Amino acid sequence: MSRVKAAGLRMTQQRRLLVELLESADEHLDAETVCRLAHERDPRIHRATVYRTLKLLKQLGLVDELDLMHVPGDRHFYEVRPAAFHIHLVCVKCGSVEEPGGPFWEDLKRRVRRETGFQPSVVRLEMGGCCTRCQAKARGETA
Amino acid sequence: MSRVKAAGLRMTQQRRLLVELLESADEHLDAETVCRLAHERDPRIHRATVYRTLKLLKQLGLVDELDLMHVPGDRHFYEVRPAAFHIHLVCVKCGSVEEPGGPFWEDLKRRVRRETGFQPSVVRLEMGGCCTRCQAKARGETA
DNA sequence: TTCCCTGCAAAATGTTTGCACAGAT
DNA sequence: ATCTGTGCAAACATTTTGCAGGGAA
Repeated sequence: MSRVKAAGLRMTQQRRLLVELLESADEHLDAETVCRLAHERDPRIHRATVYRTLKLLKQLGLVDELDLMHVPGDRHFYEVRPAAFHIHLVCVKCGSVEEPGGPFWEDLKRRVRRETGFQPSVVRLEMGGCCTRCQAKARGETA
Repeated sequence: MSRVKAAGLRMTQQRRLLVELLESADEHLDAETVCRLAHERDPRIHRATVYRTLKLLKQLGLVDELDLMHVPGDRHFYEVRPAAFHIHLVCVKCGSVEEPGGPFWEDLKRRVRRETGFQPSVVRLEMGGCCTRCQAKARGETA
């Protein structure tokens, strides 16, 4: 938010609305959904502005662009970046997306740096597979 | 290759050519590049066939569809799946893509399963960052 | 007042589909 | 001979761009 101004850019009503919208979202939104939600608050906001803003926020490193392994389709999804490290567990059966946390992942990043010499700024671990709920269902339990 | 037939599908010249092309590629190809390379071998192959075949191979689990963190653009890239575990280190500066290997990654998969209960079939770890070469350049060394 | 940002519409890009014919089984 | 897969062109979905006017600094 303030980082937009910090980059020497203008904080317009449209940008404010879009940032708030992304920040308050509790799921991953694709561009089209952002358009729709933005329209509900202010019908004057144009699709082009949404795309321009998402691109801008991405370049500033404020949001991350995801494909969630293409499980939900070919759209791209956006999420405000709480840290430069995302783990997404995408269930190929029910389409659910989990984001686990823990020290394990920080350790992973550290080890990657050490083992490969690669200096990661954004780390994204996406796994397609079967979530615990669907595993239970598959075993015949009443999920 | 034989899995195409195993799925009750026909092995046509076009499909054979495309599978061979993907298998012999030493880099990640996007659909447009696949079209171009296919055309060099047989100008009759149509763009639509390429897309249809790529989709088919993806559904059969023979190729994986990647976005490489959108660093090279918004196209999708395809790679024959050697194992259900991909690591891509995408350099945001030069666009290079590394695929490191080693026991570290098998261990990671095992630990993920243990810690989260998630049953991964496809694991994709994509990291945006700075490769060793570009780090050297940034330090002023003559890369 | 300046100049960045927006709305608009049209273009560019990437992918899919309906149809008639060709080719794998 | 049958019926899936192909070539073709047009449609479709998604994202980008040129331009004139509006609003943030």
